[in-house]
Amino acid sequence: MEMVCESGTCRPYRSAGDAGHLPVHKWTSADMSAIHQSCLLKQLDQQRQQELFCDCNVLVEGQIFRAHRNVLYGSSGYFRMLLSQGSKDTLESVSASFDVFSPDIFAIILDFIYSGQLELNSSNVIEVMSAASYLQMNDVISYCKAFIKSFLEISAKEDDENRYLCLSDSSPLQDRRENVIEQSNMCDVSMSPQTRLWDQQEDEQPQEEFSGTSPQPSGLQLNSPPESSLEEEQYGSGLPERRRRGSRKRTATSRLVTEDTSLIDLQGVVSHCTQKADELYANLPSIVGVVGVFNKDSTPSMRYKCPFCTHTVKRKADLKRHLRCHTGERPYPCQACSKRFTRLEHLRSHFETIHQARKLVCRKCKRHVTEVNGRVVSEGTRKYRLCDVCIQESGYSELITDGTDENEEKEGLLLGVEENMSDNRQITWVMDDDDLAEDSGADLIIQEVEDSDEEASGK
DNA sequence: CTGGGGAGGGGGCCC
DNA sequence: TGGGCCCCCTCCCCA
Repeated sequence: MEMVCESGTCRPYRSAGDAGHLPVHKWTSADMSAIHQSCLLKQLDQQRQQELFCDCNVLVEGQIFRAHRNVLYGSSGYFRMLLSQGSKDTLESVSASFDVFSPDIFAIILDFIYSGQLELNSSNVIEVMSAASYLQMNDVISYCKAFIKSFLEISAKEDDENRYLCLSDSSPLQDRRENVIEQSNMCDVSMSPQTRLWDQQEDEQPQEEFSGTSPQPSGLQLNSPPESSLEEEQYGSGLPERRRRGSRKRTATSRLVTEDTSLIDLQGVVSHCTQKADELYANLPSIVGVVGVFNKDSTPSMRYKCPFCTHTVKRKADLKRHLRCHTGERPYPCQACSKRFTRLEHLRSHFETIHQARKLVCRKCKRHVTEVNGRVVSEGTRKYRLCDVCIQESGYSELITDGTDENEEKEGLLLGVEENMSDNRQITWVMDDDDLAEDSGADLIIQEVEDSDEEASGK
């Protein structure tokens, strides 16, 4: 007996009792359920395209989309709220209008609602996620995030940080980097409402059951995100942003200093991450703002919403700065200790505190000192001040630095290199020779290096 | 175990 | 728009 979907769009399959020549497969109720859902969705999509039984008009920047209110209700928290607050009369047509995303983006969302196929690529993922956030479609948000994460490979930073930075000889680092490039080249994602069901089936049943002519529902072609990342990415997870940072990053930093072999490869990954972040910045949609805040004079205040979290900022530049905490981008490395920072001011503060001993405070007795009675003590790349009394008491005299160690005498202490991907130049921060002398007045000098050839030698 | 200080990270906002 | 400053928060270390 051959069973054929009535819509004619599904692949034929055979029942368990069919004694035909094709391999016999056992069909479970879950299989049937998935097939039925798939067929039903296709039917609804056909009805939408033929504008049959459409009872909802969605106006997006002047363009009208016809849809079924029950489908929208079941797919979007926004429509759920809208339709439940609206008329209970099922005969009355319902309209909704949007100006916060483009018709193209809503078409992608609507196609997903009716087909389970999400047409994501690197240039639309931010806008799709922003729209999905507006429409409260958490599944779409999650998979957009998964797409972005695979694009940036920031999961490597968050999930595998410890293992990753502790790599010694037989590390899978190379594999990891290849995986980063492979995943970031992936541009199209399809996902299905049955994805979770399918995953569950795979867990519960042997793979052989779905081989051969099995009518597999269109599953997720992108690797499903790690459970931990999905868990972490849930909106309103209750875990504060600051809480989620913290010890792991700090630990990674300390290891960064000690694991030189890992450091080189890490820089490659970070460089790749920076490049991908730049691509995302370049593709930031023109409309990412939400009007939800009002000034004192009751005029609406436009703010930019982060597509990764609920944070909003007034300026696009602030959003770009904020996005670094999601992308893991750290474009400001300290060449003295290889620690990387998200902002130049943090790098400067770190350098002055750790490597220059700019603070006029005795580290031991905490008393304020002057340039005269406070001497700079050097321990490795770290410098701090001690008063004359503490120096005599502690016997630190052999550690006192005259501010002219080897690195500084040569060609200035290189503070960091940032690759400028847009114009293929490097921006290099160097410390002048005199800069390490206390309060010389000179500060960070910014040099622009034309070619990236310097980079290899620098690293 | 607890409190204080150092260091780092992020937001708001001014220039 | 970027740089920079100020402020606050969190984490870690140490006494």
